[in-house]
Amino acid sequence: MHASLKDIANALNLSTTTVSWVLSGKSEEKGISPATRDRVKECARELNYRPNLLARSLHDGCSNTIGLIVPSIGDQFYSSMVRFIELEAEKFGYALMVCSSENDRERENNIVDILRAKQVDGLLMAPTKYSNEKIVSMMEDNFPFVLFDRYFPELATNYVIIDNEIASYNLVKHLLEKCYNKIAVLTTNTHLYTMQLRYGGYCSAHEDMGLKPDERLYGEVDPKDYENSIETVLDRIFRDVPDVDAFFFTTHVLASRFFGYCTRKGINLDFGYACIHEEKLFNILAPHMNVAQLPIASLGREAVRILLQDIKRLKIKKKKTDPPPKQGVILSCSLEFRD
Amino acid sequence: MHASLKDIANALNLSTTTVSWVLSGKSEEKGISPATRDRVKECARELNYRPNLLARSLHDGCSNTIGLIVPSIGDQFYSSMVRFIELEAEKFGYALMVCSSENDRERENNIVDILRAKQVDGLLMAPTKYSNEKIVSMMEDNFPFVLFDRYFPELATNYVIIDNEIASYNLVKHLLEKCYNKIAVLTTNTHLYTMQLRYGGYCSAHEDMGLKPDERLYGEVDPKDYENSIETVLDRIFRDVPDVDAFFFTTHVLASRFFGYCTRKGINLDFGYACIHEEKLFNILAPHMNVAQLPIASLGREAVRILLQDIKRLKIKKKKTDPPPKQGVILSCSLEFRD
DNA sequence: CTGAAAGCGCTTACAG
DNA sequence: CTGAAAGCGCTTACAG
Repeated sequence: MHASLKDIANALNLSTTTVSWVLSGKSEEKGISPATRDRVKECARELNYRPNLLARSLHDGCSNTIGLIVPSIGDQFYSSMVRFIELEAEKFGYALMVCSSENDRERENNIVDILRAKQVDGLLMAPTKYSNEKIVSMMEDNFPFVLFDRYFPELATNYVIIDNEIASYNLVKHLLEKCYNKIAVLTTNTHLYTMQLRYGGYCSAHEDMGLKPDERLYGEVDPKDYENSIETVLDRIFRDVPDVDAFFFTTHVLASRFFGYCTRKGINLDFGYACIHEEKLFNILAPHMNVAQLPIASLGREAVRILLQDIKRLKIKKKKTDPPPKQGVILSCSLEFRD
Repeated sequence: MHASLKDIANALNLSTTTVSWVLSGKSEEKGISPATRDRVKECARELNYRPNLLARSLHDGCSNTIGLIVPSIGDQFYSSMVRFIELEAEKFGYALMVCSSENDRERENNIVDILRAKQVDGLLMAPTKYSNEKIVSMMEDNFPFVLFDRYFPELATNYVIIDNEIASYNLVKHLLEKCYNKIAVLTTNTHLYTMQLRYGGYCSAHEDMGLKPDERLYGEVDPKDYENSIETVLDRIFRDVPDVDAFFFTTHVLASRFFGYCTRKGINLDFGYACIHEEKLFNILAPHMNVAQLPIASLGREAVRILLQDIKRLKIKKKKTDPPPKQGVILSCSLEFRD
């Protein structure tokens, strides 16, 4: 429906070659006469010419688009990641195709296929579940991708994560030093390695203080049924350990739900707190909560950097089949102690 | 790098025509022999064939991709919209290219151009600013698009919005009936028509009760400098009208910032409240806040529905130049009175 | 039952 | 200084 190079060429009795050269700014280089150049530019403007990037991508074999898959775009953390990744990718001329797997493995697999079929040059993803055949298949195909926030220690992929264990360790240690000694830990999605690391930090902080974590203070929330599950878990903890004095939340969502629970039950919020990541109003509801701030901007920047490196590397040595070296980046959280 | 139709055709000594037909499930229809069909399928599997959707799009003249532009992907409301729009679009086989204009008009213009150049079949957008040349240009080109959340009353475009004035009117009227009579109104981005409507509702609720809103209770926050601006505005209101007894927030962000302000200043949260949209922890911080719940899922669904209608219509009658009729949909908020 | 050919809109090596 | 031609990977009308 729109004007194409050919339309301009026809209108001006030129070849598409010439038109293409002018319009992609190669007039000088290709020695196009200024007269021709101006006629082409003028005509393009008149016909309201817009290049068809699909055609260009098909020719070039690269789309200047990268795919981004998050587990849940509704989650504040991931939507912020999207934001920073978009801003960073843009700097290098890349657009994004963003998809939310909604924590559904089937969806995630599908999305990977669709994005690859749509010829994204690479993929950034925070994977949903346990080791995923699509990830293995991308590795086999030497397709550029970077995992972020979550990764699989047994797979040699690029990844960018936070220092899960260290951040957790330091938060919990801080609580212990503040003389809280019945610290409950709330966790979820425990199939994720990063979650195991967070719980690991909780445990090792105790061990280093010569303590053994009380099993009754461990609460695992079912991600499929947050609302009910956290109720059950907290009911149990408050029943079994009525003098619980602090909470370590392995994610901001758990903390948020906790506040809801306490309000419903009329429980005073007067505990010690520590949390990985925080949401907007936490500082008002629980001003003394200790928080590990996730370096969202850096996570995004690093993920994009590594991905683009991989893409470029692939372009250069298409022939070579040796897989490019993988990069694993671990960024540290900044801890805010507020109590 | 990947196997193409031609590779399969060569390997099997067939034409790409045949291969294409088999692989797009037209074996029956085109009367391909089962033997050939199976050989093709087998070979495709072996070569790990994946169709190149760019090539198909180029041929078909449609990409099955729609562009989505929001003012700020970091905002909870917009990220939820993205989520619902993605889920809805997916039902019809459309993928999304999501971009955040970050409230920057230049960026927005750019994004529109890029998305169109990338041949999205249509565009969904919550526009940033005052009437935008790109929108006019899309209208001229008969390019399918739908505005949501915000729109321009002077332009005949498709749009999906909420009943801004009615919702505001009812919220404020409710407060007045509860005998609050010094209701401050906080607003921002007042160049947006929808914002004017919200303020309009505040005013007409007063008028209907035979009251005239007190100018000193009006606060306009500069979107470029929220933090400082809201401080200035609230300082003034509390100084000029120390007995202010309620607040009407025209957006959830204003309410959120208000809570921050009060906490910093040590001001008790004991006011009457009404707000358009709410954030997660509002129900804990201000359980009596009256809220207009935005019908996010329906907004998304309607926007997609209208856009796909327009896309289809365009496909059918390419020749006809009469612009398709535009649809304006206004969805009502559900009001929750909690005090 | 299957194939040769043209076309979608670009880019670029090659030729003159 | 400019053009003819091939190719990216698909689809489809036409022919046999």
